[in-house]
Amino acid sequence: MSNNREKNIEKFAEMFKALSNPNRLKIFLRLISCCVPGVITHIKDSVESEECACVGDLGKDLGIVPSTISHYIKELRQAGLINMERQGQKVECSIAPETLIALKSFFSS
Amino acid sequence: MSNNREKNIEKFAEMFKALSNPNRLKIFLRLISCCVPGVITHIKDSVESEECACVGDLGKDLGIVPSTISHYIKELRQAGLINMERQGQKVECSIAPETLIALKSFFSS
DNA sequence: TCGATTATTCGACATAATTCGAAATATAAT
DNA sequence: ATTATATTTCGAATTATGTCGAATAATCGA
Repeated sequence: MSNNREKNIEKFAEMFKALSNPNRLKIFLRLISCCVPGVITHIKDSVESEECACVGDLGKDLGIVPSTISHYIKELRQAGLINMERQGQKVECSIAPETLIALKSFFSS
Repeated sequence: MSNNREKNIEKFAEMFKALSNPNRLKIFLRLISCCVPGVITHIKDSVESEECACVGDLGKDLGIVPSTISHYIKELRQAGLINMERQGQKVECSIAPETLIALKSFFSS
Protein backbone atom coordinates (compact mmCIF):
# COMPACT_ATOMS: atom_id res chain seq x y z
CA MET A 1 0.00 0.00 0.00
CA SER A 2 1.12 3.55 -0.72
CA ASN A 3 0.61 4.48 2.91
CA ASN A 4 3.38 2.11 3.78
CA ARG A 5 5.74 3.81 1.37
CA GLU A 6 4.79 7.13 2.94
CA LYS A 7 5.70 5.78 6.32
CA ASN A 8 9.01 4.52 5.07
CA ILE A 9 9.85 7.91 3.69
CA GLU A 10 9.09 9.48 7.05
CA LYS A 11 11.25 6.90 8.74
CA PHE A 12 14.20 7.38 6.45
CA ALA A 13 13.89 11.15 6.74
CA GLU A 14 14.11 10.69 10.49
CA MET A 15 17.26 8.60 10.13
CA PHE A 16 18.87 11.15 7.89
CA LYS A 17 18.03 13.88 10.36
CA ALA A 18 19.79 11.93 13.07
CA LEU A 19 22.83 11.64 10.81
CA SER A 20 22.74 15.29 9.74
CA ASN A 21 24.82 16.44 12.67
CA PRO A 22 28.56 15.86 12.16
CA ASN A 23 29.12 14.67 15.70
CA ARG A 24 26.21 12.27 15.60
CA LEU A 25 27.49 11.02 12.27
CA LYS A 26 30.93 10.45 13.79
CA ILE A 27 29.39 8.48 16.62
CA PHE A 28 27.47 6.38 14.16
CA LEU A 29 30.56 5.71 12.05
CA ARG A 30 32.56 4.74 15.07
CA LEU A 31 29.90 2.27 16.09
CA ILE A 32 29.86 0.85 12.59
CA SER A 33 33.60 0.27 12.77
CA CYS A 34 33.55 -1.47 16.12
CA CYS A 35 30.13 -2.36 17.39
CA VAL A 36 28.07 -4.19 14.84
CA PRO A 37 26.74 -7.31 16.53
CA GLY A 38 28.23 -10.44 15.06
CA VAL A 39 31.32 -8.71 13.76
CA ILE A 40 34.85 -9.01 15.13
CA THR A 41 35.44 -6.17 17.53
CA HIS A 42 37.98 -3.44 17.22
CA ILE A 43 41.11 -3.29 19.39
CA LYS A 44 41.42 0.02 21.13
CA ASP A 45 44.53 2.16 21.66
CA SER A 46 44.68 1.30 25.32
CA VAL A 47 46.12 -1.90 26.71
CA GLU A 48 42.69 -3.37 26.98
CA SER A 49 40.29 -4.20 24.23
CA GLU A 50 36.61 -3.56 24.58
CA GLU A 51 33.62 -5.30 23.21
CA CYS A 52 31.68 -2.18 22.60
CA ALA A 53 31.50 1.55 23.27
CA CYS A 54 29.64 3.02 26.16
CA VAL A 55 28.07 6.46 26.18
CA GLY A 56 31.03 8.05 27.95
CA ASP A 57 33.62 6.56 25.58
CA LEU A 58 31.80 7.97 22.61
CA GLY A 59 31.88 11.46 24.06
CA LYS A 60 35.52 11.51 25.15
CA ASP A 61 37.03 11.63 21.67
CA LEU A 62 34.75 14.38 20.54
CA GLY A 63 35.19 16.74 23.46
CA ILE A 64 31.51 16.99 24.18
CA VAL A 65 29.94 17.16 27.61
CA PRO A 66 28.05 14.10 28.84
CA SER A 67 24.61 15.65 28.74
CA THR A 68 25.01 16.49 25.09
CA ILE A 69 26.34 13.05 24.19
CA SER A 70 23.48 11.45 26.01
CA HIS A 71 21.10 13.57 24.01
CA TYR A 72 22.78 12.69 20.70
CA ILE A 73 22.70 9.02 21.45
CA LYS A 74 19.06 9.19 22.38
CA GLU A 75 18.33 10.71 19.00
CA LEU A 76 20.27 8.01 17.20
CA ARG A 77 18.35 5.38 19.13
CA GLN A 78 14.97 6.99 18.52
CA ALA A 79 15.72 6.99 14.82
CA GLY A 80 16.35 3.26 15.11
CA LEU A 81 20.01 3.51 14.18
CA ILE A 82 21.52 2.10 17.36
CA ASN A 83 20.68 -0.10 20.30
CA MET A 84 21.52 0.53 23.92
CA GLU A 85 21.85 -1.84 26.80
CA ARG A 86 22.69 -1.13 30.40
CA GLN A 87 25.72 -3.07 31.61
CA GLY A 88 26.35 -2.19 35.19
CA GLN A 89 27.17 1.46 35.54
CA LYS A 90 27.64 1.88 31.85
CA VAL A 91 25.29 1.84 28.92
CA GLU A 92 26.71 0.02 25.93
CA CYS A 93 25.82 1.14 22.43
CA SER A 94 25.82 -0.84 19.23
CA ILE A 95 24.62 -0.51 15.68
CA ALA A 96 21.12 -1.74 14.88
CA PRO A 97 22.04 -4.26 12.18
CA GLU A 98 18.70 -4.34 10.38
CA THR A 99 18.65 -0.57 10.07
CA LEU A 100 22.14 -0.57 8.64
CA ILE A 101 21.00 -3.08 6.04
CA ALA A 102 18.03 -0.88 5.19
CA LEU A 103 20.31 2.09 4.70
CA LYS A 104 22.74 0.11 2.58
CA SER A 105 19.95 -0.75 0.19
CA PHE A 106 18.14 2.57 0.27
CA PHE A 107 20.18 4.29 -2.41
CA SER A 108 20.67 1.16 -4.45
CA SER A 109 17.09 0.00 -4.81
CA MET B 1 45.08 13.17 5.67
CA SER B 2 42.65 13.15 8.54
CA ASN B 3 41.52 16.63 7.66
CA ASN B 4 40.12 15.23 4.47
CA ARG B 5 38.09 12.68 6.32
CA GLU B 6 36.77 15.47 8.55
CA LYS B 7 35.67 17.33 5.50
CA ASN B 8 33.94 14.30 4.10
CA ILE B 9 32.02 13.86 7.28
CA GLU B 10 30.87 17.46 7.10
CA LYS B 11 29.86 16.95 3.51
CA PHE B 12 27.88 13.80 4.18
CA ALA B 13 26.21 15.41 7.18
CA GLU B 14 25.13 18.19 4.86
CA MET B 15 23.69 15.70 2.39
CA PHE B 16 21.77 13.91 5.13
CA LYS B 17 20.41 17.21 6.33
CA ALA B 18 19.09 17.93 2.86
CA LEU B 19 17.41 14.52 2.87
CA SER B 20 16.03 14.87 6.39
CA ASN B 21 12.87 16.61 5.23
CA PRO B 22 10.25 14.17 3.89
CA ASN B 23 9.30 16.39 0.99
CA ARG B 24 12.89 16.93 -0.04
CA LEU B 25 13.45 13.20 0.24
CA LYS B 26 10.44 12.57 -2.01
CA ILE B 27 11.81 14.99 -4.57
CA PHE B 28 15.16 13.26 -4.45
CA LEU B 29 13.60 9.80 -4.87
CA ARG B 30 11.50 10.97 -7.77
CA LEU B 31 14.59 12.29 -9.48
CA ILE B 32 16.36 9.01 -8.85
CA SER B 33 13.54 7.14 -10.53
CA CYS B 34 13.42 9.30 -13.62
CA CYS B 35 16.28 11.72 -13.96
CA VAL B 36 19.61 10.07 -13.52
CA PRO B 37 21.72 11.08 -16.51
CA GLY B 38 22.47 8.15 -18.75
CA VAL B 39 19.48 6.14 -17.60
CA ILE B 40 16.32 5.41 -19.56
CA THR B 41 13.71 7.97 -18.61
CA HIS B 42 10.44 7.28 -16.89
CA ILE B 43 7.09 7.52 -18.73
CA LYS B 44 4.72 9.83 -16.93
CA ASP B 45 1.00 9.30 -16.30
CA SER B 46 0.02 11.93 -18.83
CA VAL B 47 -0.10 11.34 -22.56
CA GLU B 48 3.30 12.85 -22.97
CA SER B 49 6.56 11.60 -21.64
CA GLU B 50 9.20 13.92 -20.32
CA GLU B 51 12.94 13.70 -20.31
CA CYS B 52 13.27 15.21 -16.89
CA ALA B 53 11.44 17.07 -14.15
CA CYS B 54 11.38 20.80 -13.89
CA VAL B 55 10.96 22.69 -10.65
CA GLY B 56 7.23 23.18 -11.16
CA ASP B 57 6.56 19.51 -11.92
CA LEU B 58 8.25 18.47 -8.73
CA GLY B 59 6.03 20.73 -6.67
CA LYS B 60 2.72 19.82 -8.29
CA ASP B 61 2.53 16.29 -6.89
CA LEU B 62 3.38 17.36 -3.40
CA GLY B 63 0.98 20.28 -3.12
CA ILE B 64 3.64 22.74 -2.18
CA VAL B 65 3.80 26.34 -3.30
CA PRO B 66 6.50 27.30 -5.82
CA SER B 67 8.54 29.40 -3.45
CA THR B 68 8.91 26.51 -1.06
CA ILE B 69 9.79 24.04 -3.80
CA SER B 70 12.38 26.42 -5.14
CA HIS B 71 13.85 26.65 -1.70
CA TYR B 72 13.93 22.88 -1.26
CA ILE B 73 15.58 22.33 -4.59
CA LYS B 74 18.18 24.92 -3.83
CA GLU B 75 19.06 23.05 -0.66
CA LEU B 76 19.36 19.76 -2.52
CA ARG B 77 21.62 21.42 -5.04
CA GLN B 78 23.79 23.11 -2.43
CA ALA B 79 24.28 19.74 -0.79
CA GLY B 80 25.51 18.46 -4.15
CA LEU B 81 22.67 16.00 -4.57
CA ILE B 82 21.16 17.36 -7.75
CA ASN B 83 22.04 19.45 -10.78
CA MET B 84 19.96 22.17 -12.34
CA GLU B 85 19.97 23.58 -15.83
CA ARG B 86 17.85 26.30 -17.30
CA GLN B 87 15.98 25.16 -20.40
CA GLY B 88 13.98 28.05 -21.68
CA GLN B 89 11.35 29.07 -19.17
CA LYS B 90 11.88 25.97 -17.11
CA VAL B 91 14.71 24.75 -14.95
CA GLU B 92 15.34 21.05 -15.32
CA CYS B 93 16.57 19.04 -12.37
CA SER B 94 18.51 15.81 -12.37
CA ILE B 95 20.41 13.64 -9.95
CA ALA B 96 24.11 14.32 -9.51
CA PRO B 97 25.40 10.87 -10.45
CA GLU B 98 28.72 11.02 -8.64
CA THR B 99 27.03 12.01 -5.40
CA LEU B 100 24.59 9.15 -5.72
CA ILE B 101 27.53 6.79 -6.12
CA ALA B 102 29.15 8.26 -3.01
CA LEU B 103 25.96 7.70 -1.04
CA LYS B 104 25.58 4.15 -2.30
CA SER B 105 29.01 3.29 -0.98
CA PHE B 106 28.84 5.32 2.23
CA PHE B 107 27.12 2.70 4.35
CA SER B 108 28.88 -0.21 2.69
CA SER B 109 32.48 0.90 3.02
C1' DT C 1 6.37 45.23 -26.62
C1' DC C 2 2.90 42.94 -23.70
C1' DG C 3 1.14 39.23 -21.30
C1' DA C 4 1.63 34.55 -19.70
C1' DT C 5 4.38 31.11 -17.53
C1' DT C 6 8.02 29.70 -14.62
C1' DA C 7 11.19 30.26 -11.06
C1' DT C 8 13.69 32.95 -7.42
C1' DT C 9 14.26 36.11 -3.70
C1' DC C 10 12.68 38.51 0.27
C1' DG C 11 10.51 39.33 4.66
C1' DA C 12 8.07 37.43 8.25
C1' DC C 13 6.60 34.39 11.67
C1' DA C 14 6.14 30.00 14.07
C1' DT C 15 8.30 25.94 15.27
C1' DA C 16 12.26 23.04 16.14
C1' DA C 17 17.19 22.00 17.06
C1' DT C 18 21.63 22.84 19.51
C1' DT C 19 23.99 22.98 23.42
C1' DC C 20 25.17 23.85 27.93
C1' DG C 21 25.26 23.55 33.22
C1' DA C 22 22.87 22.00 37.24
C1' DA C 23 20.29 18.67 39.43
C1' DA C 24 18.68 13.98 39.70
C1' DT C 25 19.16 8.91 39.17
C1' DA C 26 21.43 4.34 38.88
C1' DT C 27 24.98 1.30 39.86
C1' DA C 28 29.32 -0.26 41.95
C1' DA C 29 33.06 -0.13 45.31
C1' DT C 30 34.78 0.76 49.93
C1' DA D 1 25.95 4.00 54.48
C1' DT D 2 28.84 6.82 51.91
C1' DT D 3 31.30 7.89 48.02
C1' DA D 4 32.60 7.70 43.25
C1' DT D 5 31.36 6.91 38.47
C1' DA D 6 28.19 6.96 34.59
C1' DT D 7 24.19 8.57 32.57
C1' DT D 8 19.83 11.04 32.13
C1' DT D 9 16.65 14.73 32.70
C1' DC D 10 15.47 19.50 33.04
C1' DG D 11 15.46 24.35 32.07
C1' DA D 12 17.13 27.95 29.42
C1' DA D 13 19.33 30.57 25.78
C1' DT D 14 20.71 30.91 21.25
C1' DT D 15 20.40 29.67 16.62
C1' DA D 16 18.39 27.29 12.67
C1' DT D 17 14.53 25.48 9.87
C1' DG D 18 9.95 25.33 7.63
C1' DT D 19 6.75 27.62 5.28
C1' DC D 20 4.09 30.98 3.33
C1' DG D 21 2.64 35.17 0.43
C1' DA D 22 4.19 39.12 -2.09
C1' DA D 23 7.37 41.09 -5.02
C1' DT D 24 10.92 40.45 -8.54
C1' DA D 25 13.26 38.34 -12.55
C1' DA D 26 13.74 35.40 -16.72
C1' DT D 27 11.99 33.59 -20.83
C1' DC D 28 8.71 32.58 -24.47
C1' DG D 29 4.84 33.51 -27.77
C1' DA D 30 1.59 36.61 -30.03
